[in-house]
Amino acid sequence: MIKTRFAPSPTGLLHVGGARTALFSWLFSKKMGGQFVLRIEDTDLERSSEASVQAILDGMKWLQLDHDEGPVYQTQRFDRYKEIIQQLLDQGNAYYCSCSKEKLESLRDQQMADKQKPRYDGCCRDLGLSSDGTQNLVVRFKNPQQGAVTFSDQVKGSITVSNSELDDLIIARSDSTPTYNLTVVVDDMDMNITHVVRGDDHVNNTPRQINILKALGADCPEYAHLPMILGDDGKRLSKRHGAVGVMQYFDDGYLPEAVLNYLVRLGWSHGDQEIFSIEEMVEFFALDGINKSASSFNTDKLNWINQQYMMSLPLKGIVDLVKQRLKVIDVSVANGTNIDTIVDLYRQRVSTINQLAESIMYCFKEFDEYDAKAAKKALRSDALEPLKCLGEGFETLTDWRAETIHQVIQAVTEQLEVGMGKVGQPLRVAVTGGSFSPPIDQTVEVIGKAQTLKRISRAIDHISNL
RNA sequence: GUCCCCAUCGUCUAGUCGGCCUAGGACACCGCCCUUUCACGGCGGUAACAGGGGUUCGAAUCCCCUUGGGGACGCCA
Repeated sequence: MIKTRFAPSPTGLLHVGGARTALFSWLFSKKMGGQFVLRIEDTDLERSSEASVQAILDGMKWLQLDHDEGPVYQTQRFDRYKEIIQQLLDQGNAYYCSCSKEKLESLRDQQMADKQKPRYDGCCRDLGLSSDGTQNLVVRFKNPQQGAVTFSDQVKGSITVSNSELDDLIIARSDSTPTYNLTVVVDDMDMNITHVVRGDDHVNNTPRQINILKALGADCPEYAHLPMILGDDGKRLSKRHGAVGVMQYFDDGYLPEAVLNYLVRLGWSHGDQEIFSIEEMVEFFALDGINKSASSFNTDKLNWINQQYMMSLPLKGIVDLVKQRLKVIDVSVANGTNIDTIVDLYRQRVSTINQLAESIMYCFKEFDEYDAKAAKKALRSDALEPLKCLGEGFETLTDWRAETIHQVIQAVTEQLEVGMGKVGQPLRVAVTGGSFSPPIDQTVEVIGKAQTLKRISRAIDHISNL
């Protein structure tokens, strides 16, 4: 039985890198018909927070990355870790160390100055120190000094690290709490994790973890280290681009389907296919299709994908989200306008829910002023006559449909012997406040007769006052 | 600095174990078409195998070096 896990530390938001890791891990478990575990690595009591746990849970939920097991909190497993640490001590695979932080720091500085790789010098390794629990000693893992560790990474291939590069890492702090490299190993072992899918900032930890696993007599899981996601500028992710929490994308009007689709194509591909339903992702996903190199986040493409989903997802869901957004920006939709129709008319013209909400605001409340450029171009004295004729034509129109509205517009162009642009565009600006909109007859239909007439006379006033 | 990893258009990538690649697709950009506007859609265009050595009849694909980038080096995870 295949089993993967996503194991974030709750020290911040769930950013795109973490979300992509979670997605790949989740996809692999689904693909293999296995299980997916959510594990919260909160052993750093100082930095972990309840708010971060919630942010991670919220993000996972929004993206619909559901877990079969967990969330498991490492802080609730301290007894188990202590047991393992004691076992390692008893077996002679670990030892107490009394070196002070200051001493270690100066050792590091010295090694750096000597152009050496900083590492613990093994000072206490063979001292046979014991502890009665009151001296606040740390426990270090006794790493093998000979040989090398080789593992076959599912995405990077074979990786070998010499044991001489590895030092004796601390597995229990002086307050006796366990550290990361120990807890991951114990958890992955206890939970029977078969595939560890995580960011490649962990490749260097892997040989250490394998050594601990071996000391414990446990089987090693398969490892799949995902390349990093860089920002728009090719640099490390920062607040400016993807380092914000995934929920920021919800706030900005992106659809979870689109975010997932964008993320899955970052570092992975299936031929030339760009759009994947969740089912397709699961069907086609494979670890060996993952790229080895880092990729940059690109908002333009995310926007395009989001627009694709805006157009193709069932209308009802889009409408609900737009309503939500309208509420957030304090626009009431209770004026009789058919919101389904207007949303449908606009969904192919914008790339986010927020843009859509803003684009259709004019249907629900009077716009403050005309778009300056649009008004300057379309609401000039030569538009006066067409608008007046349009007003008269609409006034007597009882059958208010796009088709009949179109006939009125058509009639005006013929009567005044002008092109469609001379009539339609002034009407568009008069009614929407701007120069872009869906076909004018349909737009006018949705806005309704009363509003249309009101706005035409407003435009006439505007021109008269120039 | 030491160790590990990586390297195809501006970006995401295709390139199944060397030949079908005069390097394909997508985003973005630029044209044209559709169109009363804006979009959508369609058609076309600009644009890449980091550099240098090998191996081979033949290399984007294999090997080496250089350069560039990233990561790790915590009583963080």
